[in-house]
Amino acid sequence: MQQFFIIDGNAYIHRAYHALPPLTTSSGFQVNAVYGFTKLLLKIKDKFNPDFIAVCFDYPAKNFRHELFKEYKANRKPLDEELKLQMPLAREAAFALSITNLEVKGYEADDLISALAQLNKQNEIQTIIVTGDKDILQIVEDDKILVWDDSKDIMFDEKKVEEKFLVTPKQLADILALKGDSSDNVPGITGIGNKTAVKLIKEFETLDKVLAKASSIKGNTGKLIQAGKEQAILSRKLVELNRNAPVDYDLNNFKNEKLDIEKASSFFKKYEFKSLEAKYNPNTSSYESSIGQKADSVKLKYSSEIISDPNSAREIANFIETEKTVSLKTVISDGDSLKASIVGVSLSILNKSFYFPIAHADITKSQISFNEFKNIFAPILACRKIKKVGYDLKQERNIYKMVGVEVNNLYFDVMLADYCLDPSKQHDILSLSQEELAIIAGDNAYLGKASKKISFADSSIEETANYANSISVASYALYKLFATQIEEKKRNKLFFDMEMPLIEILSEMEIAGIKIDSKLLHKFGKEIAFEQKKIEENIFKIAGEEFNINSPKQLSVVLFDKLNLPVQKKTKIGYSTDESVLKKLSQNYEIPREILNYRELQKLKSTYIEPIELYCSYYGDRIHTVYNQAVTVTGRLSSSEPNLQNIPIKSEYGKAFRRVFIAEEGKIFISADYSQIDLRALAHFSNDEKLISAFKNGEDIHSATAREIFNIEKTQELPDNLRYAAKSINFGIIYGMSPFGLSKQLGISLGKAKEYIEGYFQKYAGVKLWMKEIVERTKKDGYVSTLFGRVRYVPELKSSGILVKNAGERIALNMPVQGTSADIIKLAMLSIYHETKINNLKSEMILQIHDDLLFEVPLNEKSLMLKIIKNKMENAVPLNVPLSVTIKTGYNWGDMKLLD
DNA sequence: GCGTTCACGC
DNA sequence: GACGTACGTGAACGCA
Repeated sequence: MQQFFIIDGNAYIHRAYHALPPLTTSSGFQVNAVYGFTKLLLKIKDKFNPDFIAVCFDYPAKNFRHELFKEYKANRKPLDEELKLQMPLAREAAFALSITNLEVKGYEADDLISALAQLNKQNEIQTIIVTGDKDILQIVEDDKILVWDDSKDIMFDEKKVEEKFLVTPKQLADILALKGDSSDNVPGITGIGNKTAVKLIKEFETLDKVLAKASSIKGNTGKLIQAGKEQAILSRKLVELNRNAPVDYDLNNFKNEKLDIEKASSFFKKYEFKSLEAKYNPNTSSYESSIGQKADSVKLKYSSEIISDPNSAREIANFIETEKTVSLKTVISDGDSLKASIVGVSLSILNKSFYFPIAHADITKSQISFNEFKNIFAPILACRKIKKVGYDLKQERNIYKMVGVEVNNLYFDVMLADYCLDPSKQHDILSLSQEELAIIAGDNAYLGKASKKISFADSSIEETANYANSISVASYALYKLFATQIEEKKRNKLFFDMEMPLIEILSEMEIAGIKIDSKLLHKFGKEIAFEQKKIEENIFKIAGEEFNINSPKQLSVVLFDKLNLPVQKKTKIGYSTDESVLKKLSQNYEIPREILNYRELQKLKSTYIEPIELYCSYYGDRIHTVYNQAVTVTGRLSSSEPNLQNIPIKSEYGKAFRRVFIAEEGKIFISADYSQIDLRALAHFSNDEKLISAFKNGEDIHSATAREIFNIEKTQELPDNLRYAAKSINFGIIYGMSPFGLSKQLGISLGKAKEYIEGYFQKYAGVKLWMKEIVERTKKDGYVSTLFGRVRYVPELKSSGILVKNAGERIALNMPVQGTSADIIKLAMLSIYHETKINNLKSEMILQIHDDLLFEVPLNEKSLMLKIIKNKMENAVPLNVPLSVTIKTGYNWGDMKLLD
């Protein structure tokens, strides 16, 4: 059947206007609505390529409905000037794309659409109406008339309408007549809302029957109906679409023409739609198109004010309350959000930004006191009905939490949104604003050249205002932009249900911190220094000279030039002295052994002991890390300042060092470690029979793998070295290791390594198949995703360079495994946090180390927390294999004991 | 300031 | 002949 697409021009241009930030051409003319509208028209042509297409507009004057009821649509606010100016452009857009538009005096777009749809039906042409407006759904008829909501990507047929509204399309007008429609000022029957209306229509089928039987309807509802009869009849006439509207139905006019490039191009150029020009005009040079790719036309236009007067501040607070959304950027005196004081605050609503100077050193200019600011804005920050938008909202939450101000409804963090859209990108606000809005936000250049040395408190109010306002206003605009992209690319769940709620948890973890036994740390430091001194002396003695052991360059001179040890491998500029080299040499010489010992202590001292002592002198005995939520490409968190995700554990010294991390008096640590979560994810994806059964039977996975590869019966004993080899292979599989890598790792021949890997794939054929498939699919799609729809693009697979391509293959393999594990633990964190909250527990989650969570728990909550943690982690998500968690407890992080 | 090398974690 | 295991943070060196 032929298809006829009809677009409700008014409805769509309205939506585009509100959905997109106020983008402008270089001359400052706002074009966001017409830009969104143009993109929709092109999308319909590209995606559906219908036989016929038309755009309908409301006739911009009173119509027959106003004659029926002069209050019709009387509650509508006058159009924003910026939107009004774009209305004619919508018609221009349709013309430029060779699409006929219709408007008829005295009728609204809905009437015209209805009339066209009836005519199509007579001609056996299928109608698809494009609108976000619900009123039109009353004319839906299966196979003949459908409604497509582009933003939600739903195609409404009769069933979909019933699912959503519980009545048939034909009954929708009756529902509206009963309950009224506040957006069009249709009165309906006072006192009857959606619930009652649906109930009545379900029972009596039509409005006429409801009205006829009004006297028999019991209770208050019956009285209301009798009293509102007239209103209901009037309302019914208002909401009924006029299918007899006089439209000029000449199908030739509506034929979906191919794009007239010249006509379209001159329109794109006129309004600076560079990306559309680049996409649709093949004659555009590649230079132009590469520019146009990001900064589409258009530059964000905004106002920036400095506010120190409390009365103006109150007006702004009222403005925020009506808008229900505010973007914030708080300027602090120090890089650390937990120790800083607030210097000033920028708030933005749409494209208006306001900076409140609070604690600038410059006393010649008027400022607003923190207390005044707090009195006016704390209720807004705390209000759960007002959406908070911004860049790095975790930092905002930390800042306010430290000064006792609650921030609720953290709704949209543009950093995290960008991260969900494409984790491989840079997510700093400067790049985002330049790429997406063609403005510069958050550039420290505003604050003078020596900006990094000058505290914000000492910077001028004007410069700081420019800086902060640019960030908050850009965040608001990016929110508008990314909200539609998140929806379009179906990252809603990832963004709204995982990353956004995680902000609060990470903020709490950062604020909680972890206690250090600083006396013990100091003592440990002394011991290490003493040990290291002894080793250093011995090294100098053997070398016959003193040199800087920490310098690989000097060390290589001593080892390979002076002492003539055999060179093992080279770096870009000289001879390598890394661990594998020194280990090899240790077999025959003493000095490399000593250097390895020296390095271990040096690492411990310089990377761990000394910095943590420094953090203690800054924070006191509880130190606080920063969790970065938008850094890794796979969805993992990272930790910094200090990094508490790479504290040593494997060596004896490492374990000893962990003892300085202690639980508070009266509390205990619980650690909960997902066992083999990556391999379980692999088992889930590959559905490999053997892998799945090993996990289902609770076997030690490396032993099981060893027995498979090396054919060792359950009754026989398994040599340790074979289990170790299997463990290496298991890890290698996840990371895409080559035979060469495995041979190095295990110190075996290349041939032997190949044999092992072949052996593995023979036994685990499901894994082999999955690996092949995931690489192929990633190449075809251009991206690979986790179980929860976290996506990573892998352009490497399209590269002609073999090395780049190999790297792409490893990414395609590793991302779903590592990324899904990251998703799982994030889900577990959310549900444990939720559980501790609803039970009002004092227990705190304090560390996350990828597959490991550390809690600090009051002794009286221990047994409850043990249950909650294990239960929530193991049931975070159903996979084809069980998830298993190992729980340990202890009073310091070094001596954690298995629970018996 | 920046690239290189090394080493810690998962 | 080069290359060779995913993802991170951070210290130290040495050149500019």
